[in-house]
Amino acid sequence: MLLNEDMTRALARDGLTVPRTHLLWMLHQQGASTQRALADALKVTPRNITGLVDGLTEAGYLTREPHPTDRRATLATLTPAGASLMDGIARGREVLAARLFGDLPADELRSFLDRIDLVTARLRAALHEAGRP
Amino acid sequence: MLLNEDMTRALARDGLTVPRTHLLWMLHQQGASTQRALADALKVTPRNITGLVDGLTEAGYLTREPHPTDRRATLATLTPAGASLMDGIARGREVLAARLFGDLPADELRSFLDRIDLVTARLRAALHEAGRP
DNA sequence: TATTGTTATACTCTATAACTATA
DNA sequence: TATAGTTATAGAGTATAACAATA
Repeated sequence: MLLNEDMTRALARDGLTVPRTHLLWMLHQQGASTQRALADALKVTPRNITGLVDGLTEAGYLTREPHPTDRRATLATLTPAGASLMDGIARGREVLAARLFGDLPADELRSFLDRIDLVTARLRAALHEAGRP
Repeated sequence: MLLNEDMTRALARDGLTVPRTHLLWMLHQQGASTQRALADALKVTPRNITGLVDGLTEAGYLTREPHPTDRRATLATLTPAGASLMDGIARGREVLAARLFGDLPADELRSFLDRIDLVTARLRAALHEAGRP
C-alpha cells in the first residue's frame, strides 16, 4: 500500500499510470507483443489494451508495428524513450532491494524468503479451496 | 496482488467494490462517521465519498443520519446488513491468518514480524528521502 | 469458423471547481 | 469567513457486445 501510493505519485510525474506502466513493463520483459498477448498477460479485455496502447502511443513510449506474418495483429513495440524509462525502473528496483535487504546475511535472507514462499503457497491453496467449495 | 484479485472477485458477489468495502470497513472500525472524516481516512476527496456513500446506500449497507449537533454534516451509519457483512469479513481475516501463521512457534512468528517491520521502516525512510532530494 | 483489434456504450473511481446551507 | 456536502464536468480504467478484416 505504501509502495503503491508512492509509485502512483512518481509515475504521474512522467505522465504515466499504474496500468500503463504495467503494460510497458511487460514489453520490457517479453519484447514486442501483440495486443492479444498483452490482454492475457495483464488479465484484462482486449478492448482495454486498445485504450492503454492509445495513451502510451500518444505519450511517445511505444508504437504499433505491423505483425510480420499475421496481418490482423499489431506488435506493441517500445520506443527508445519507453525502453530507457523501463531500464531506469529496473535499476531503481535493484537499488531499493539492496537497500532493504542488502545487509542481511545470505542464510537469513534465505530463511526469510522461504517463509514468505510457504505463506504464499498456503494462501494460494486457501484461495483455491474457497474457489470450489 | 494474489489477495487483491481474489478479494475483488469475492466482493463482486455482494455487489461491492474495493473502495466501497474500504469505506464500510472504516465505519466498522470507527463507528458512524461524517463524510469529511471518511474522506480524510480514505485519503480521497469529499466529492468521492458522496459517490461511494450513494452506492452503498442504494445497496442497503449504510444510511445517512443527521449529525446531532452540526446540521451541515451527515453521519454515515452501517445498517444491520452492513454490520453483519463486516463482521463476516473480520472473522474471515482471523481464520485466514490462523491458517497462514497459526502453526508457527511464537518466537519464530515474532522474528518474522520483526524482520518485516524493519524492512517496512527502511522502505518508509527511502520513500521519505526520495520525496525531498 | 475462429481470431485480432476496433467502435459503441456503460459503470466505477478519481479529481477540480463552483455552489448551498450551515457554523 | 470557514466548513460540510452537493452538483457539474472531466479523465482513466474496466467490461460486454457488435463489427470488420484476416486467418
